[in-house]
Amino acid sequence: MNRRATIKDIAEQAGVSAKTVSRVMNDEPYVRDDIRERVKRVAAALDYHPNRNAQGLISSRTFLIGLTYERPSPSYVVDLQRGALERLAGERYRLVVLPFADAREDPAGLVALLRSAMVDGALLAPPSCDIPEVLDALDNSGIRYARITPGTMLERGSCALLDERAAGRAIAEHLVQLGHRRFGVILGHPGHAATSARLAGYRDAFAAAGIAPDDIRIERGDFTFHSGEAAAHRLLARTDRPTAILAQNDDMGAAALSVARALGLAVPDAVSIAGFDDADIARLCWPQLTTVEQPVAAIAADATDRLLKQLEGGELAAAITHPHRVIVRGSTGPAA
Amino acid sequence: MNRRATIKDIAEQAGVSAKTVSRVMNDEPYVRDDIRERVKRVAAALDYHPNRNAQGLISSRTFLIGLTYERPSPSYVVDLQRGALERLAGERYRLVVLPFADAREDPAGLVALLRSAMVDGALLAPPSCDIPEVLDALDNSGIRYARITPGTMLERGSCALLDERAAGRAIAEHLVQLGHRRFGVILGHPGHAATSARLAGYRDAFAAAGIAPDDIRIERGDFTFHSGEAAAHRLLARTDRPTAILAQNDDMGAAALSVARALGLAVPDAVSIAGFDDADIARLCWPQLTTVEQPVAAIAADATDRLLKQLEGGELAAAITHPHRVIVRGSTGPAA
DNA sequence: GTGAAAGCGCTAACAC
DNA sequence: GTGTTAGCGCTTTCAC
Repeated sequence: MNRRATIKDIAEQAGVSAKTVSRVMNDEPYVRDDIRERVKRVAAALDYHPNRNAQGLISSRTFLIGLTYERPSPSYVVDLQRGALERLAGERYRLVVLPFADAREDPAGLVALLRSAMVDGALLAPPSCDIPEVLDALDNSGIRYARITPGTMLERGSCALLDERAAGRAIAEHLVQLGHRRFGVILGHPGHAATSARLAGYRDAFAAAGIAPDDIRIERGDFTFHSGEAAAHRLLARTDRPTAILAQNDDMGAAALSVARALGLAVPDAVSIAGFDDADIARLCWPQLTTVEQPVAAIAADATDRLLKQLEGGELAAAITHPHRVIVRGSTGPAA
Repeated sequence: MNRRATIKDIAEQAGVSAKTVSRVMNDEPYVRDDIRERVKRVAAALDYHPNRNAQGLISSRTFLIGLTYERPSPSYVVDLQRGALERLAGERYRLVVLPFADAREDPAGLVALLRSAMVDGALLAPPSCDIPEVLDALDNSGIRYARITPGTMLERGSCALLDERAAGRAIAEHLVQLGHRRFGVILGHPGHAATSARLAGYRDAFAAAGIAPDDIRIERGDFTFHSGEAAAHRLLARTDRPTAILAQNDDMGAAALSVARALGLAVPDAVSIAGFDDADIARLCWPQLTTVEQPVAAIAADATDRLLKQLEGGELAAAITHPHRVIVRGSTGPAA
């Protein structure tokens, strides 16, 4: 096992000074092209990788970015990571994963986790991106952060946004246009800002269509399949059951699908069901789930980009609202 | 936000040398108790935290562990991460995620990624854990590693094992016992050792039951839902179609389920379908999928434990073979 | 027991 | 354009 090459090794072999090697490695100007080439060749031959401890010691940085989230669905987590890693490719920052059980209950614990992980910056997914104590502590500790689809305090930090309310309105309008007038809603986890925003969007669509509040049954869920099953049971086991169900994510939508099947209700003939997120499961269940696509990986990449800009000393860029898209599949159809 | 205190600050305030502070911080002997106390008090007052970059620069360690894998299903990735993080809780090591596109095609690229990330150790999931060039390069570079369910070269490195062949045999035996005699097999990605091991297990069961090779149709897949759909079509669209299908993971099993439904074949009355892995989707599809459970998180935790032991200078422990378990659900039934 | 000096690998500041 | 010097925060070596 041979020790890693250092700039000194390269300098010797290339017949230049260490500083020149450093210049080449950091793409700084003021190096002759032929020397630049030679140094690069030697570095490649020696399989040189810069020592981030040494770089960090000078700049007092760790080149570590932490991604925090609370056990949401696997495909959401993987999309988040994929987007962040895409943006990080070729950068010297590495992604540390830091799932956390319940940031709302223990905001200090989350910040302590980030501090002990010694990250330069954090990517905050919902719901921790909406917890003021977390943002306050981060501001104080000098850990930069970018917020992924926050629902509140949009002026704080740098945010990659989604118009959850408009997305909720869009999917509800799809069902209204199919002639539905009696709705069931399965809410997401109450701690997530998206839960109330999506509901507000549904209500926008209902109000515009003149649908009475009495014709809207709202059941609580928490984004899990299991909670969706229970909620769907409460909605579908009644005689005046809704003709359409709006579930706030696809896991719960798929759960509603399976409850309908168990109750002998044909989908979409007897009841239409729509989800949210366009997770893998939306395409894997049957009938496939009508849903709203959120470009999660692109959003994570955008947030990562914002974080990098801050870490490199740039200004906070104005937030971007990423587009959503209703995807109509087999689980929704005309009202009976 | 004022800069972090260093041992020099503490040394000055405590009226000792930097080295003495260092001794106290590392619980080294040869420091008078009263000085030790004084230094500790000053350190606490200054909210001192050692600079990991400086420590790492000397010890050439980073306290970073890299987890490598190739875009398998999200639930597998999340289980891997969960297991690794469970073992890492309370340790000073952090988990860096390093997905890699195709380690078999570019083994050097994977090792370069690990080196540039400066991890102390790597957790290698399939298929990279079975690529000799990767292991060779890691051995040379001084990056420790633990292998997650390898299928070959089991004597190399430290391994968390699974008996894929026995698991394959077990699920196939379940179908044989239900009276099935004509089988379809949907293989996983050809680059994964599990693909051939599971197939060998199926064949063990078939041979023991005296089933002729002509009654076994084998189709290639690559672990994706899409590949499973295509393979299931080829199996089920023929007149002498199998009465049972063995898919090498649950995504492809779910795909076979949806193809059967599209073709008007009742499951399990017309055709039985079994998956592999017990991923989330096995419980979310309908009928729920009979499958083989692999304790992925526990395996990842075991591999992490092995890696930590190596990093702390311990010996390689003997490999453990983790148990599998056939889970019978609604997708398999007696042969017609 | 304790401290001074050297150096880990790299880069900022400055000289040439 | 290029090299020299100094130093980031810490630990190792060795003198006292």
